[in-house]
Amino acid sequence: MTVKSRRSREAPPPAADGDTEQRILEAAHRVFVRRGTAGARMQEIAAEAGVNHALLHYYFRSKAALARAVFQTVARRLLPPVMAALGSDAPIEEKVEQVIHLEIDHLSQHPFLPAYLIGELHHDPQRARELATAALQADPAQVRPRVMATLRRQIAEAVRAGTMRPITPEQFTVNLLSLCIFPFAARPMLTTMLGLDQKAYERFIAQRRAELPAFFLRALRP
Amino acid sequence: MTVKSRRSREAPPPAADGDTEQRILEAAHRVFVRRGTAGARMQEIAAEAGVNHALLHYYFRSKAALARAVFQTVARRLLPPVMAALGSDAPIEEKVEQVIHLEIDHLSQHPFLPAYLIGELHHDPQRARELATAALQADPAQVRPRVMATLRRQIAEAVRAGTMRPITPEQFTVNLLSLCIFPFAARPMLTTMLGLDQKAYERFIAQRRAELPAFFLRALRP
DNA sequence: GTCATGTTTGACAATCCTGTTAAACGCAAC
DNA sequence: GTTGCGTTTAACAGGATTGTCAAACATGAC
Repeated sequence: MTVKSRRSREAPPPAADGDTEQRILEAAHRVFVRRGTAGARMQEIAAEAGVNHALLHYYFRSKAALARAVFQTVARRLLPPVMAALGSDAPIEEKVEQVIHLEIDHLSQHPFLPAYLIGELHHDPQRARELATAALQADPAQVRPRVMATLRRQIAEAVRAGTMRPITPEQFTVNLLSLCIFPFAARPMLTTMLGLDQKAYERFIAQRRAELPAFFLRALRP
Repeated sequence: MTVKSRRSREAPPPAADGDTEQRILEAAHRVFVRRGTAGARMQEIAAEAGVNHALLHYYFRSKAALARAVFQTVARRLLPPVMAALGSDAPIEEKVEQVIHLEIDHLSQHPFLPAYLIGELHHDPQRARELATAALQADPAQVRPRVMATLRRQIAEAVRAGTMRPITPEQFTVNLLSLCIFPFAARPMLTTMLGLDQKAYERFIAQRRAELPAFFLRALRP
């Protein structure tokens, strides 16, 4: 267990020999997402980063601080793109398709983040505050009203044009995100209940990506 | 800290002075759902049940065994009603409304179970097996095909009658459950992002309960 | 009353986990 | 080369956590 053997006995460092701090953060990301904050062990993170576990405390003060850093990374990766897409000025029919494709493509690359986020927020709802302030680059109370106002205006115009039924922007948003996110968050449940292996699950998601926009737009029709 | 003081210093036992084993199970239910299996502490469960923590090991062998018992209780409470409703012989238009109302009413009484389930299954996907065998009273491989076959037949008939677009029973089911369950699982996220206090959240859910059936049925129309 | 049996408890053992520290290491500046 | 400084490590301290056990306790049978 000499110093030299350290690198060789560990799995290949994820990001080559990049910054130790960055390697630790990436290892922490994997372990916290996999086990949850409560179930994660500093020792496991250290092993996965290929460093002594004292280093975790050298770069990050404590487990709680490291967990917070990971949580904010996840929040920043997950929320801003959707908020931007939802609040854009694209016509609402196009926006629906854009959000669905963006979200499903994004989650296909990070399939475990929704379940991680839901679990963390459930066990420690106070983190929702971090979520909001960190994820939206500004105040939560500034971004949200603008997005909702844009949606409300677009919906009202479509209703006046007779192409859409009235719906609050909140219900619109939650309906859209439910259909996109839930199949990832509940993946283990779905694969078991529907008897899907990994390949079948991926086909299932691909089918949703194709069908959801039309499905959703039909539901909005008058 | 005499024996006699035990009862008086604890919070009022939840189920009066029922079976100790039952009181432990109910306390464990609350603590495991609140903190997750990894975050729960046997001591906290014992305190909440008003008993010495050695009793938890007397009635249940270990923390893992107690966690399994709670998990199966939750699974049994959550899944069978939905499966029954989904697989019933009611006309599919009525079924949609029945499932939505059943699910939202049920989850309104147990709002934290979806996030608990999602978190547990995410961190330990092997539990999905327990979920299936425990929740559906029989094999998972027996109930599922029957429910899906019923739905497939009903959808095919509606398609033939020209009242519905084709959709696989799997997508049908996941769409329906996503819209019902996600708002509960992601409650802390939604309340923060949409700026809802508890009252507003309850109104939001009530509105969904009223609007979702028509929303969903419109999406199915040809 | 006392005996037997199933409960309950306090105390303890063993391990696990987080966080600290002093020393070793490596390397750049001089 | 040696000095200084940021990095890394091994070892340890302190406390939390799960699990065990022998003894005390209650309660009904006799």
